[in-house]
Amino acid sequence: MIDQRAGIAALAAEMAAHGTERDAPVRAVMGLLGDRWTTLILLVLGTGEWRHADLKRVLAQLSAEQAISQRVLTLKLRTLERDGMVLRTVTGDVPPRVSYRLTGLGAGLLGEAQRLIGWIQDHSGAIHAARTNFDQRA
Amino acid sequence: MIDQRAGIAALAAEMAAHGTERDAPVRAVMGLLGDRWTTLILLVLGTGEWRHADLKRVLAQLSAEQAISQRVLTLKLRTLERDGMVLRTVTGDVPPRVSYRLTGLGAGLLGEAQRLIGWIQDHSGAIHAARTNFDQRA
DNA sequence: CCGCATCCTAGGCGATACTG
DNA sequence: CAGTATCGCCTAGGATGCGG
Repeated sequence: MIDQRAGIAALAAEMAAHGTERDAPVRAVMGLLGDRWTTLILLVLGTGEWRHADLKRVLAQLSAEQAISQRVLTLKLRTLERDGMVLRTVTGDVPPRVSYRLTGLGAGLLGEAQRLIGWIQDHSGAIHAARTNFDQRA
Repeated sequence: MIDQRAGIAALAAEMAAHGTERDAPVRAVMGLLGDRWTTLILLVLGTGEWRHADLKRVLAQLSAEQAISQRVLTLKLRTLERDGMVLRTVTGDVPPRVSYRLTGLGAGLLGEAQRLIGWIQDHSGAIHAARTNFDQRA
């Protein structure tokens, strides 16, 4: 190393919670925000209660790249439900009627995501400039 | 939908920057924080300037799961450099001597990551409880 | 309408061997 | 020491079809 090894011990504690094994949700939750759909789902659910098919539709129209598949939407919602971010309510058998909404915890996570999105947007000019500069040198 | 479609228009603008194509770094940067190594790299680089091999060593010892491969470390650093988060300095030819440190932008991103980590840790009890509850019902 | 099972593909990541 | 190239695995995620 060059000058550090000073703050490394301090990092160790922070890192202990960064693992993914068990009781260590940090990496798992960061992975949620980083994946293809979850942040988008949180943003939509932030507007109210949504049924599965409507959610699928609005996600498609918002992402504009490509629609989420039904399978993945179910998977993402399941994960969010398991982590206590989303509440799933069934009010019909055949045809099923299932709706999803954020829990308090989920609303908190949405707030964090929005804060992060805000920071990135505030610095998107600098990021874009760095990329342009880097790509020109290469 | 159930009651919404109210906030959807407002979401559209937020979403426009959420894409990944070009000039839309939101998804890309969220992906950075969500991936296997980048946040850890940012945390270590937050302590000072590091050479490639030392960085690899300390990451291995901090993650405790498995070491990062040299290839992936290079890839991650390259991406961070391209996005303006990390500065790469070469001071030797053979053997090469390359060191990495955060830029101001990178320090800012690290701050955001730490804020997010803090939130997750503050709520890890609730998350863990939700998981336990969910897994028992299943 | 919602979820599940199946199949398939693209990409992230690890391992190894090689150059300057 | 740092980087590249090649390989192979494994997971995220898309497409389709079925059943309640």
